Amino acid sequence: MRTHQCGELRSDDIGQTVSLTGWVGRRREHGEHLAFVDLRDHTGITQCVINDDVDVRSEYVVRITGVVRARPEGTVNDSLPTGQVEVGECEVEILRKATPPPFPVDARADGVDENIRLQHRYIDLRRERMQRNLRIRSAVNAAVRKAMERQEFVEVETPMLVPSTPEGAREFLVPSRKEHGAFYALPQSPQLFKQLLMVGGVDRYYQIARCLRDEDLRADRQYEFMQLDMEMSFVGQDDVLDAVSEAVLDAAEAVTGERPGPIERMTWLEAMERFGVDKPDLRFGMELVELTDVFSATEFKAFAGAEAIKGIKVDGAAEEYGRNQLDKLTDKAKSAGAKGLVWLKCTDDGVDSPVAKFLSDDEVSAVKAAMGAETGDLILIVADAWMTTCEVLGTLRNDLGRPPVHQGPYRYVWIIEFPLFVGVDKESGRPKPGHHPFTMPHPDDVDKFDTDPMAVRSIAYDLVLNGWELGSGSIRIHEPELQQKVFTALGITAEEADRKFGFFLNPFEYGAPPHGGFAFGLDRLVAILAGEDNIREVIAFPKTQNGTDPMTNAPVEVDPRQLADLGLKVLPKID
RNA sequence: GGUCUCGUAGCUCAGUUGGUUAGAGUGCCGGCCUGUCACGCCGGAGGUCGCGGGUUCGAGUCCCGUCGGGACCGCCA
Repeated sequence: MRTHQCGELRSDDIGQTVSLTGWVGRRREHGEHLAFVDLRDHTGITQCVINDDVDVRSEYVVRITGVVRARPEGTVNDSLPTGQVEVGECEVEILRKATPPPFPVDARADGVDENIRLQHRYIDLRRERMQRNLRIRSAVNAAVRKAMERQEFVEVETPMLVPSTPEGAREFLVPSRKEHGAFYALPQSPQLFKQLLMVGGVDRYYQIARCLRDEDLRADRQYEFMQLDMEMSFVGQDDVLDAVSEAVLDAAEAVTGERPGPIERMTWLEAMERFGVDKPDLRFGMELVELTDVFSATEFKAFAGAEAIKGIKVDGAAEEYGRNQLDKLTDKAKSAGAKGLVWLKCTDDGVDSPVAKFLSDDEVSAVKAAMGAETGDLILIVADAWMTTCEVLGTLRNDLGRPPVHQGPYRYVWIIEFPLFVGVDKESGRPKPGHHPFTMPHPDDVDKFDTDPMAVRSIAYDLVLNGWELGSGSIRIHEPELQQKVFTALGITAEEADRKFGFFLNPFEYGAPPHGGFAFGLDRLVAILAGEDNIREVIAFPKTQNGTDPMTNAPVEVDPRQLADLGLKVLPKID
């Protein structure tokens, strides 16, 4: 139907008779016998000059045949790639009339209520931004797939109808028609199957896998999302990190044209100490500064005896933060778990602070020296349990200094050596697994299982980009003795382990190779590479924060006969 | 489950201390226009002020509830 696309024609094409297809954008009429029509497709816009009295309107789908010619002197449009030329002597074929769109099909729609864009997503997708995002996504998928194939990974598809598993995210359930009361679950990840593929001798598995989790939605979370899921046999941590790095760096290069340098590594402990989070945003400073020793002999009760005292410095912010804002910061710190927040405004001869009178001159000057503070800087200090101190300041640091996620430069970092156990389950009093219960403990820490379990590190790792967690993985336990040790530390009896995880672990008896893997979220990577701070912008048909689709109206009630078939009865909502 | 925030014309918004017939831009429809490109000029249509209740002589405006969108906390092994 067409000889060229709408973004293609250049001066070199002058004289050619061409056919273009697309949607009618803006039109500028000058009486009955001259009209300019901007014809648009996913490649761009070409101006067509129409001399007949043809009724073409916004978003009509048309085929225009005409002759490419140079624009008359003084009418060249430098803001269009095709602006040197136009198509004249046009014959217009209307392929489909259209009603006017509810919002403009151009950059002005960026400001339109997202709900309305989603209601008419098929129109929204015609826009340059959306077309670009879809194509970036496709390029990332292609690059990732190519990188995995090159590294001899085998793409294996795993089932979408799987058994419900006891741990982890809330699952979507699918009722069985054959056995009323029995349900499939939709996979929150292919975790179970990919490890069994290793037992099955596949050696290196990957899949661009759809994962489903029935948890509340966010800017970076949808019910359904895509992961590059992979697993490899007979490897250690470095092999996994290298293989994933290849895929991620290839994807970044495919989109930006520039290959990022090798991805740096940081231990979980260092990330917490310096940035107060396990997904540090390395694009800005404001690092946490250790102050515990400075106050080792302090008279100030709020500091005395605290496990950890740390501070962050906000450059030159002393003036701009009034009492009101400082109170808000304090509230923020408290809601993040701190007992309080101490602020110091640096002056020429000391500090201005409600607690200044409790601090000795030596302490004040030691703090300023440790923080590298100058007059006009604002210092925020938290004294609490080590984890709390780190986390609270990490939250404040992100609140005060973090740029939008897509703002360059890209800072990839591997966070390694996560703790094997994190915190304590409120109900059972048992330690909770940091990653999952099949994660390999760090070999140097195995003797700490009995003495100090919370200090045991694991061979688990996260990939972080600009403060967003892209994904995580681990080397898995493949020996039953070690697995038993972990279960014991988690307070899981042999009987309970068999009941909960038997279907998963029993196959290991038939010969599980040492193996490990990783999974990272493609939506998040694509969003950041596309310069978006919301993954809905890189998903063709996303859901709202409430999990609904304004276009299809899903979820919807179903016919009672369907429910009867499935042996289901809907109960009234309880408030 | 919680905190915050938004909801007025197709779209983006303004709307005074609670006071006459709720406005603008843009889009849409009609007319004029032979070199525009955010074309221009003239005219017109277009409103359940999200919904329900309350206070009041009088509510877009104040109060309560509710629905919908968004950000975040909880949650996401």
